[in-house]
Amino acid sequence: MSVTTKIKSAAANAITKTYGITIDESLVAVNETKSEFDGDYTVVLFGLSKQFKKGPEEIGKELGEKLLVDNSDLFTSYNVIKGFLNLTIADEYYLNYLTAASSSQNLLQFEKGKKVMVEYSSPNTNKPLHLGHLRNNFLGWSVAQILKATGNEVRKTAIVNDRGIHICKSMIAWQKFANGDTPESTGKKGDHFVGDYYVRFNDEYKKQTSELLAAGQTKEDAERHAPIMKETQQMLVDWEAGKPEVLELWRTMNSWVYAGFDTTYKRIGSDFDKSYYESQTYLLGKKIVDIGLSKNVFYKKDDGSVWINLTDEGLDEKLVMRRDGTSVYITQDLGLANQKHEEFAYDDSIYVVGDEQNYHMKVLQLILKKLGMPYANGIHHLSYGMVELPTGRMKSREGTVVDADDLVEEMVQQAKEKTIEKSKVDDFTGDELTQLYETIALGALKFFLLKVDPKKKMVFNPEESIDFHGFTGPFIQYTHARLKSILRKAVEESSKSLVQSSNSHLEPSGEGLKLLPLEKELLRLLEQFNTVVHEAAKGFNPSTIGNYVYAVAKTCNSFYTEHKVLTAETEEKKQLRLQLCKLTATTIKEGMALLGIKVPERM
RNA sequence: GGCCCGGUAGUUCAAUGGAUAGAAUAGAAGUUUCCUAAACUUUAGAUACAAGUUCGAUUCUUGUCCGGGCUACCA
Repeated sequence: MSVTTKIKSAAANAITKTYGITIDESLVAVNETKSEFDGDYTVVLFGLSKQFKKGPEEIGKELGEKLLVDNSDLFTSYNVIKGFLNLTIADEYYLNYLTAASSSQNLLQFEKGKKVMVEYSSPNTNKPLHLGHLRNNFLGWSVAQILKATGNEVRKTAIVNDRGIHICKSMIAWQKFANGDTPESTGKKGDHFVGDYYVRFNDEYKKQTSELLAAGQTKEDAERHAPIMKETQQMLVDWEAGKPEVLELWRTMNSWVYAGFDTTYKRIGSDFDKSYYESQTYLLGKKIVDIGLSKNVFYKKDDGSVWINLTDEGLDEKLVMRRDGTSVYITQDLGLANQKHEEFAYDDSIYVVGDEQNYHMKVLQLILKKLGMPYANGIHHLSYGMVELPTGRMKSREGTVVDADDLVEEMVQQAKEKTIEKSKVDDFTGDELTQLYETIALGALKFFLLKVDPKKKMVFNPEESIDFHGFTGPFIQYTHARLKSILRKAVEESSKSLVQSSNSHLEPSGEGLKLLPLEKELLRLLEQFNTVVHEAAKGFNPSTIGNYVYAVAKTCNSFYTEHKVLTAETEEKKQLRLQLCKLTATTIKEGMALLGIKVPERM
């Protein structure tokens, strides 16, 4: 049980005993005490003051006394300033946590949770992944990891958008312009190779429409009559009809793309338990349409198209099936939601999808509810904001899209330069170095994207590379490496020394040990790990953990700058600090792992 | 037009309705004899505007201004 929980429950208890009033623990407001005041945690009394018709200071004194008497193991002193009851937590409490956490297998405590599906990534097979996909992937992977770590059974899925007119565009362009080139023949990564033909299509299309415009056609006509567009539309028809040579080309080109995606996913540490392909799921919606019609949730118009009326819910009428019987985007998603539930029977299904689709996701859930689907309430849209450039949104038309592979490569180069300049790893082998560069590069990139609240849009400036200083992944990695360095040296020393005290797993006695402010501050933070992770899980928000781990690293840096570890004042202090270093390193490592970030032993 | 989201130091990000709004970076000044200066210490700098609710508002409500998104028989 965390300190804050204990304080809340103790305070609720004290209130009952002192005033004879029962109050729900969750209503007790507990904050961390601001650093300029004495104390560790603060109970805010204004709310109580009103209820009890007593001055907050008086209540503070009475409660403070009571808490101290009843919980002498937890509190050592209190003070009241205005309406704030500041409580000082006993050193022993934290020392106990240090001992318990150090010897426990798992820092996190949890009960058996739910079955959760997390969907993320959703790439199109006509172009390579970009920075937006990275935010999506990192978020999805991290949320899945956090949910696992808090006791849930998690299945990670991707939906691959592998069919439709946009896919045909790159296929047509390849047929016309490639002269039989392949990724193998050109040495190009498959997804980039195909993406180039998508761009090539657009160039040609633009050329053709402007020719038609010049010939006197209206813009609309020109766009419709451009020969390459007509061919593409025909190809889509052929694809749907199952024309063998079209399917063959489609399979071939998609396989190139998948090979490229695999490389990228592997490099960035993203993976899935199952991928769904739209080419296989786009017909699933039909079943839903039938259900909807039979339940009178959907209705058919004269032309045969099928609709749902959501105006009572403040939304529009929404088409769910075209008059030609083909399904639209929302219908496919309805079908897929159903299919996923049949396969996994999830309690919760989390969609990591950009916030431009807020409306779509709202409609999706609403329709499922109206259809009476029992899983509808478990659907949760983890809506995240765009990654923008300082000039605004990335636009493929203007060529400002930041490519994922390029960015990762750039980060690796930068990590390499920095490492050569700074590091103490001259004895690393080539492989170890390569590994280290990847670790640092991805640490910087992932942390950069995950430290921000998902729902907020964020800015990436390609002119300034992602930093390795300050509130960054490498800063935290560096702290970990230094801690490990201290711990290595400690082991070295103790093995050299003849005295070799048997306390290789450090046991601070607790008796007579007085924690210094920075030691206590660090421990206070470490003790919050559990609470923070559960908070992150509840809010599907990895940034909570990012902020926390940074605070730990920062405090730790001050701590070991200020206090000597290996040459501490006494042997007892030394053991305490070593154990503190060890637990800090573990907490950092586990916290970062929840973000998908590795921490090196040395850097 | 309608609906949704946002506006915090020069810049990028924090802050369950609580105390003097935190960090990072850029700026100024310092620190290398436990471990590794990718660090530490000090310093200066911000809640778009106006009302309202409250003991107390960056946070809740309303209005104004400014940005962004959605509003397809595209996905």
